[in-house]
Amino acid sequence: MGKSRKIDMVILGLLEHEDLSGYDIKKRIDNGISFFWKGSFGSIYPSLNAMEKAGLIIKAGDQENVNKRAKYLYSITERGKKHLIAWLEDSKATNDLKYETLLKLFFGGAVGPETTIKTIEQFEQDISSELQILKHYQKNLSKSLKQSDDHLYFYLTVTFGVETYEGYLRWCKKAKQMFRKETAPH
Amino acid sequence: MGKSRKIDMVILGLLEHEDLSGYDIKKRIDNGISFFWKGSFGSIYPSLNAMEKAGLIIKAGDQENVNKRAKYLYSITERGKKHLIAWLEDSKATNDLKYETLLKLFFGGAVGPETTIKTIEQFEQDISSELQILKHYQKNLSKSLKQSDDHLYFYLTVTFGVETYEGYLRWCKKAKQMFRKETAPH
DNA sequence: AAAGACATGTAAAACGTTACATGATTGC
DNA sequence: GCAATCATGTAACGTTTTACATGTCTTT
Repeated sequence: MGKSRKIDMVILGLLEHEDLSGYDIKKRIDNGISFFWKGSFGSIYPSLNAMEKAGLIIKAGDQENVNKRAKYLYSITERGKKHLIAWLEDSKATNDLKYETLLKLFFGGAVGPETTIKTIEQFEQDISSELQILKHYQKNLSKSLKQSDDHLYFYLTVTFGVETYEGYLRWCKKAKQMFRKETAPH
Repeated sequence: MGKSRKIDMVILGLLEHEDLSGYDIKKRIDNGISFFWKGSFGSIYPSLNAMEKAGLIIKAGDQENVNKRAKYLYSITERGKKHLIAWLEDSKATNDLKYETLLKLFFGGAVGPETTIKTIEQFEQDISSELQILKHYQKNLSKSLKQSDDHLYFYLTVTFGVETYEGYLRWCKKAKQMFRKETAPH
């Protein structure tokens, strides 16, 4: 089946639901899946062009760029669907995590508990605000589970995020406590 | 302070504890922190050369490469320590996550629950076996917490992994149940 | 004798981000 | 009129992985 760049799969997955422009795709990524996957214009537009050449997607006929600014809506082709499905059917997946926070924690001995606590608190704040957004999505999706079968997939993805983030926050509290115990006069 | 490639920080962090060769560093990464950070020889050796030129590290005097295969042990310099500490003192951290598993779940609607369950089960297996290793480290570290202040940093890092992974496994069970309910005859 | 771990390093390719370049439309 | 958003795209840069290249030492 050849190589499958991951950004290609993200785009094919989104186009499998609806026709979108590059700009639309960026928004879908930012709003829907950014907590576990990111994408920039600099990767989206080249991917769109490459996949069009490869026949995985085509420009949808309905362009409203008459006398207006250019906007190219893309549709997934049959070939694109096959490509997407072949990737989905392979259960192997690489999950690539790079936690700079954990790196700073792991090497925190060089600067001591106070500094490390600050790093943890920064992490805590970032996660807290993202968690609120995720919970909001989760609530809406749980209401509409019966409307469409697809919603269950989205709901479980968001739920993964919510539960992971809640676990992070529990860990933050515990970690801070352990550092404070160490710092406290014995 | 210039740019700070992350692999440089990993290496400096490790060298702050002990002198190591490139090969040693690879092993330390693989054994100790691979669950949240990875590194290949192709990035380690060039980083080592660049940091030596920049005066952040130096080849340790004690090389046993007389009539033996070459092995270069590196030491961190004062300048390297300052560089490491400056990075540690900045509480901002970027955590870059790419879960291909979640991507396959999110777009699972295109192939249905059976296929998606397989992806989840694969994830479950991968996580289970990594969790066992992490728990083993955690147990050893918890025993030696009083021996060295550094052990608390390592212990909390591993604990982060253990708790996150346990959360993943709880989520896997729940997700499979929800898919099976959907698939079951109503 | 062979396999596997030890040991360093380079080259090519892949991938992605950031910044730049350009311009129209919409809402205040 | 101005700011924000819509909209596409390229170029430079940086990072990292993968594969290649080479050879030794240790254990079975």
